[in-house]
Amino acid sequence: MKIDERHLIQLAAVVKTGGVTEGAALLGLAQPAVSRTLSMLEKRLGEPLFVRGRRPLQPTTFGLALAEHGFVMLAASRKASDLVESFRVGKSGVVRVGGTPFFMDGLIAGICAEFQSSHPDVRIDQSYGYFPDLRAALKADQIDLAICPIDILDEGSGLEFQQILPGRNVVACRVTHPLLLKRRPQPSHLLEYPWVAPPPGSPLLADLRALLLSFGATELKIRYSGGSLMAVINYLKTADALTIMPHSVVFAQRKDKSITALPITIPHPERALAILSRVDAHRSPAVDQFATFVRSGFESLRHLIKRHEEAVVWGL
Amino acid sequence: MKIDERHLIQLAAVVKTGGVTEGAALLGLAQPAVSRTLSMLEKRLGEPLFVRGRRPLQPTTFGLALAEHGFVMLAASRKASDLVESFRVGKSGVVRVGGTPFFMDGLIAGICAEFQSSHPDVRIDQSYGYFPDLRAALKADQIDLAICPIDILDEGSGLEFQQILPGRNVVACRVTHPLLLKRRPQPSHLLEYPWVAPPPGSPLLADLRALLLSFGATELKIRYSGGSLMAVINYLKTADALTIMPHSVVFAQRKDKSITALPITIPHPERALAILSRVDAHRSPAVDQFATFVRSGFESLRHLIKRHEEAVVWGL
DNA sequence: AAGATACTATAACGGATCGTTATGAAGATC
DNA sequence: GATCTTCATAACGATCCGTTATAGTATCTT
Repeated sequence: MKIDERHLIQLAAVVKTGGVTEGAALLGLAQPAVSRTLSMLEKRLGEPLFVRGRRPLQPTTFGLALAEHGFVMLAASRKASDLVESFRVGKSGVVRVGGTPFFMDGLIAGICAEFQSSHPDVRIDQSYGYFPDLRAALKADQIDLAICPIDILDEGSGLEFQQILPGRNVVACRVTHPLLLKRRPQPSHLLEYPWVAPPPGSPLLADLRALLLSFGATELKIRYSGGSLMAVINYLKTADALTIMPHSVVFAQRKDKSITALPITIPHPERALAILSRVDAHRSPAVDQFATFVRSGFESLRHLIKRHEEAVVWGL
Repeated sequence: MKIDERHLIQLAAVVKTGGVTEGAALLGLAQPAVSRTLSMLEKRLGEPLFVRGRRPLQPTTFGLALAEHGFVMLAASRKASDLVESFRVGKSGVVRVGGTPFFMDGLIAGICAEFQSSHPDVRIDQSYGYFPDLRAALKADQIDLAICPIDILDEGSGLEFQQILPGRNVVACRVTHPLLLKRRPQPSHLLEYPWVAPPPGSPLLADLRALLLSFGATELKIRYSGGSLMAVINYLKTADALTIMPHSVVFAQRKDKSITALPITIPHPERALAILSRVDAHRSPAVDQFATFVRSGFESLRHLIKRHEEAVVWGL
């Protein structure tokens, strides 16, 4: 015989609290409701669930056995409610975020860790990609957010762009690089050193091409390419090579004192780091929370960079 | 946010089966019912539970997490249904049975074991007592059944008597007792041996008094009293003492070949072994099953005794 | 690629039941 | 034994639940 799960829960509540009134209160119901439920159950089952006229109400062996199952349900119901609640406020769920490798490795991974210190039950599924892939992934609903540099003229119909950092590049090298000793390194000096290329497909690679050609290079002297951010940094730490990187990525590495930016201004691309999302997509609270967290993280990073530049005279 | 447990179960069923139609079938519902439930849930939660347009239906991370709790409820619900079902057919529950010590020890305990070989989930709470106590216990709803010898004139208003065996007593002794060698032992011979008294308060004790006095004894030569059935049997096995016992109890011990009945007829009391129960009480199916089992057990015992008496000429 | 098929979503409806307030009955406590 | 708390019953309104009928959509087949 099937028993309404709600009735089992009411039974459990009454058994737990030892009274119809208290049990009803526990469930936020009026007393007659659960009283009727119990009467109905006893009539239906043809078996008393409580010994009559005892206070506190004492369950029958049978009633207790049934209530045990009710306890399970009550607990499961509570857990489900908690889950929903934590989900609604963005405290649980999944965030699928894709981004360009350097930003992800250099900045976002750390931000994810910070985010999860306040949202431990939010899982973050990260993936790599460049703008075309990310745009496709967004539209296919494979990721919730994309964090990548976008060109002004990038086509992004149906996508929402939230700019979070200007797309400024710098030339990076190790802190012991000889060029850092010069007062005012000239662009032509740059061509004297080997270069490390950003990953193929990245906007940075195009930037590097344009940069070197503008400096008068007839061909690219690429010594190393294809490495991740960590590979590039480790390469740079061991050789006097140069590479091009987003300023923010280099800035984030300042604590390590292994690489830094050359005090030379290079043409900045018409590009900005942005958070992309589908404009028509449903965004779970967790995704919203994460996006705002990333935005505020970059906001403070921008201020940090500003103050840093004011403090140390840039190029000294 | 509280979620209707029924909805969680429906969600679980759909996740489990991978389809709305199959999930509805699993619960014995029509498809539109659970379809509406899902739509309503998604609207209420503001969060998709399934990825749209995929077959088999694939739950969202969130939907799956919620469904997990639904699984728990589904399982608990099934278990509760099974419990009710087994209870309804008397396959589970509790039987509280009280009875006189000798019958309980000598006959009922074994019958209980037999009963439970077919009803393993029925718990039997046994207690001892004589008629007045048992009647009180029945009326106070402390026991469901009483098994005891009752006098014809016992007052039992509100109680139902089901006679299961005539109340015939025999004189018991060990199988090596010298009186068994006599062709026709006379009542007077009985007085030459020490007697073991049944427990105080038992009808047997009154029977013993009456018997001995009718045999011309001026006083009772009681050597041992107060022991349980096992104590009495062990005493008898070690001495040529005599005692009075219900025939059925002695009969049940025949396998042990340690005690037997003297081939002497003694006046049988106006008494019968009966199953007592409150006439107005609710009896659970398990109690009913047990009562009928006991009745049928004694029924076959009665036939057994009859055939046994026809086979071995009684008194040889 | 287009029809066929199967599954899901929506609409409309009848009815069960759930929860409420009001009130009476029964224990428990002093 | 009187009072107070608690449980049971009655009446009622409304939610919502499950049903049938039907339209829309995705998958499969040839």
